[in-house]
Amino acid sequence: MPRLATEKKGGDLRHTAEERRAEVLKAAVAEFALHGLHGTSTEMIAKRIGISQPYIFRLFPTKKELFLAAIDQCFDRVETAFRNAAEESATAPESGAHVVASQVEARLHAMGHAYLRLLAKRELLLFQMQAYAACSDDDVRRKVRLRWDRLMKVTGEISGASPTVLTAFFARGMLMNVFASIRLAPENAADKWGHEMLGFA
Amino acid sequence: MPRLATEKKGGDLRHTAEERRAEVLKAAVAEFALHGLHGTSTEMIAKRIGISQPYIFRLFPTKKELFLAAIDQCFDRVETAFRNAAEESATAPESGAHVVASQVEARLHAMGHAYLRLLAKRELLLFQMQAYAACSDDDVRRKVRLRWDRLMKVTGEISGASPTVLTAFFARGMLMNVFASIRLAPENAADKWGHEMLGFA
DNA sequence: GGATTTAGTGAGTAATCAGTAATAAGGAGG
DNA sequence: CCTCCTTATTACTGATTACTCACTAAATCC
Repeated sequence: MPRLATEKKGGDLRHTAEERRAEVLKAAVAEFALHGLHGTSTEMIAKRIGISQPYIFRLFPTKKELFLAAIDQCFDRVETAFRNAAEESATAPESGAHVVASQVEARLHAMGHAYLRLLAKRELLLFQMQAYAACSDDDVRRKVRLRWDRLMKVTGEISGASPTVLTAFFARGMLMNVFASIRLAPENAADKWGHEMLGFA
Repeated sequence: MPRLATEKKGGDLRHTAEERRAEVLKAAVAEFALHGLHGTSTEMIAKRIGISQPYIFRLFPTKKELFLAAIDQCFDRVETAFRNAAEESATAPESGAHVVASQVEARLHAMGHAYLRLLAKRELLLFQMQAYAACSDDDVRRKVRLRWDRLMKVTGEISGASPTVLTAFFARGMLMNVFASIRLAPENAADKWGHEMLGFA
């Protein structure tokens, strides 16, 4: 009978189901980000973390459920980044000699740069695009809409920005998503985030 | 002179290969828009126009080539709409002696509304998202980047808008794409297109 | 009217897919 | 040692996939 690699005592540890779940989720985000819901096979995800493909179905009931969980994780990360940025911006007054016109600007500015930092790893951003693309599926669309509404609401609350400014903020973010997808240099839109976008507020 | 078939049954007409190609391309855009490159089977496309699935491969060498052709068609339509809008805006002069700035505004305004009209049929827009999502494929990414660069260049030329305004213009467009994907009411961003977006130009 | 080209199909293939069933094996506690 | 639960695998399946091949029928040419 096939003997397992018991010789590898070093890296052949057993994990708890929760640990594995997290591992699978992380791998799923990475693979889905590249190839989308339909372009990613469960085997690709399994291979990425070195487990057997059927074991995924013990941790997640279906591939779609895994995708939905990945959506939640993705939005969670953005939300957390925004909250942290807003907090940091509150504790660290800008080095500006001029009087801060409004804390709103500072917070949005910090959040914009936080988003940029998140996007440095393109994975999160690419997954976002895949989530939007998969929205012809009703379950996916419901989930994405829910999280998008929540993100806009939360961002508005913690930044205090007006709907107009907020819309421009997210619009810029979406453009950056597209630019990153096609690997267009972000200089075209990114590094002027604060100035151009808030210049008309 | 082409003789009619003695047994004319229903719509059993033969088309030229070029006609069929156009038909397939149109059906492909519609199906790809909904389910993406990997989520769309060639059978779905074939069924939509009532031809056999293998015949698609006589008209297009591979599914991916068909997808690439669809990308070209999609960008062509946007480009044409922008050009027409700019021309219409030019033929409706406010007055002979007016400042250039207002002409830029009028053109961009017209182009924004032209984009809105294009987007009324969600298909084109959804396909755009699918194209971005499929950009982990190098051939797809190359094609999308090429067409995107060209669209920005052309739009800049025919509108005369500054890079800053142009960036905001496209950013708004991308946000609308996302909103349409998740079926968020466009009131949040669309109907104020001209006012908010050009208000700071 | 016969020959040639062109439009189009039905049948099939090898590969891959998501998901299931049975079972092995690690580890904790007795 | 043995028992029991959880972690994990191998082996498998029915469905679907992109794409091919052999072939028929319609239009065009001479």
